[in-house]
Amino acid sequence: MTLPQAGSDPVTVRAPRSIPEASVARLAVYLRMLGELAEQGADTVSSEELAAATGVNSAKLRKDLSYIGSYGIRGVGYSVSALIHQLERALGLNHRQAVALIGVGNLGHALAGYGGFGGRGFPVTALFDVDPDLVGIHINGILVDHVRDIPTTCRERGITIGMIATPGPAAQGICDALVEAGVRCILNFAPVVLQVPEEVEVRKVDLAVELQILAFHVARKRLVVEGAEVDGESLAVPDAQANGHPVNGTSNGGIR
Amino acid sequence: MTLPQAGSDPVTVRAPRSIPEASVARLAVYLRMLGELAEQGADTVSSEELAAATGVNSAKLRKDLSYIGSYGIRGVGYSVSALIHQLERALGLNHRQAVALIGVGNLGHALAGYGGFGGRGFPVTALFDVDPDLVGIHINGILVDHVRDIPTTCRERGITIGMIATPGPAAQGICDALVEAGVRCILNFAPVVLQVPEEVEVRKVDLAVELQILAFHVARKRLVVEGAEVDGESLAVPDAQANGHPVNGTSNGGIR
DNA sequence: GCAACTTTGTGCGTGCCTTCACAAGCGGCT
DNA sequence: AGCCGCTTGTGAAGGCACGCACAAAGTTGC
Repeated sequence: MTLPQAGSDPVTVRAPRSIPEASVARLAVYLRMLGELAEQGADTVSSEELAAATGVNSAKLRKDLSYIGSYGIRGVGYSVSALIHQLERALGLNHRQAVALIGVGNLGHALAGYGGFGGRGFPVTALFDVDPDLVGIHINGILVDHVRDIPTTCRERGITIGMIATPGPAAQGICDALVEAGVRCILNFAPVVLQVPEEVEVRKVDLAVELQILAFHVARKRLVVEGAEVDGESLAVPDAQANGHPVNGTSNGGIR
Repeated sequence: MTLPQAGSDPVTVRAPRSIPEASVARLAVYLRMLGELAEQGADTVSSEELAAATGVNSAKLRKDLSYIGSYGIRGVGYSVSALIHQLERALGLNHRQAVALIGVGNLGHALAGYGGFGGRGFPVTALFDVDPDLVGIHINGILVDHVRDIPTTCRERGITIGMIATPGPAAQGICDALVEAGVRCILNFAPVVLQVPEEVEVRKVDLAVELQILAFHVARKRLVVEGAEVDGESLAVPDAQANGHPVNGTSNGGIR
């Protein structure tokens, strides 16, 4: 029942007990908040409290948690420490994930120096660039290697996640190198759609697109305020509640 | 038909012709790709081509475009320049949107120096911080002001969008100041859920959460490879196609 | 030990988003 | 001028996600 039916399907074994992608994203949020609660000395937390703190519906939160098992106590709530443990296990955080960062330009440099990754179990253990002025320097104690060393270095250090912060045109080549190095998960900041084999997971972060979405809402609000369309056509969005940002979709690049 | 029924509803006029949030995000992606195509001298583009280039289903692309009007030519495709114009209009990019950035630390500094914003119609025209060592310096030719000046400066410069790149605990206060300054759209990099009035739009970008989602997929792939669960429970995701990242949801902070 | 209260876990209805499939429309070719 | 092929735009269906509301289960008080 919970076992993958090994070999039942010659092609990619579809694993059971699936967790919706949307829930996975929220589980990570719950985990962060639980960490804060633990620091504050909280022992247990109810779904209602945790939901309020993370800005979601409490029923949705309970359903999300139910995907990873039944670790709540009826009438009481959830044990903070136990829930943290289960979430870390479910999210695969019980193994440290070494991260490689490619592209130490403007954004890349900031990402390399940003302590939030290592602090949350994602130590950046390899840096790469092509710029001769950058290759050889140290950032946060980590040597910047040349991108040609990606395959060997990544394998040596057991890198599981790659972050691409290069200019758009370079991204696909870097991506290919990472895939060759055995990296199966990539966080892409470059403004391109990466072509990858089926087994590789890509997430895209595009800051320019985020701003454009906001700009759309600015325009919409302006329309509502003025009470009429500005130059011919009107635009709107159905609801757009205060905090929920329904979909990211396949967002496109934003780092130049 | 296309006109907002002005005043039909005393409370917040629900505008017609609504565009799904998911589509808005993709429209921004199409726009970027169209810009590249225009540079390459493309005159027209079919939905199939544009869909392939942006990694979406062509029917979905056509439906997305249909929300902003019928600007395609059957049997031919879309005029690249005309479509760019219409998308810019629909996304509210015909007015320049001035952006304020609060928090010039690690990430904020990179964002301030990142040219991709101004280049795409979002000039960062105001910087703020609390750190006396930072207030007064110039980044990319822009003076860093003290956060206490947010209300006045933002109103003076007609800021419509705020980006919060402060540590988590400071974010809510900054957010309140921005709202007071009349800013109605906020891009939040801080790891907190911002409380805002109903009319304010908040989008959240959380890099740590992005990595955790990837870590989940790493763990899932490991399970599939090993063909059995590692420590008791198995985890999986229904499909997770190569490029589509369905939902962002209310993601939580990642900048410390 | 029983009753009342609290909180979890989930079945179900609703609505949005995605995808298929096709009619309508436009240009090019003869 | 008429036909053919190509592409758009959209109706309809399916799937997913959200949120309500409630039963199950555990705790507290008497």
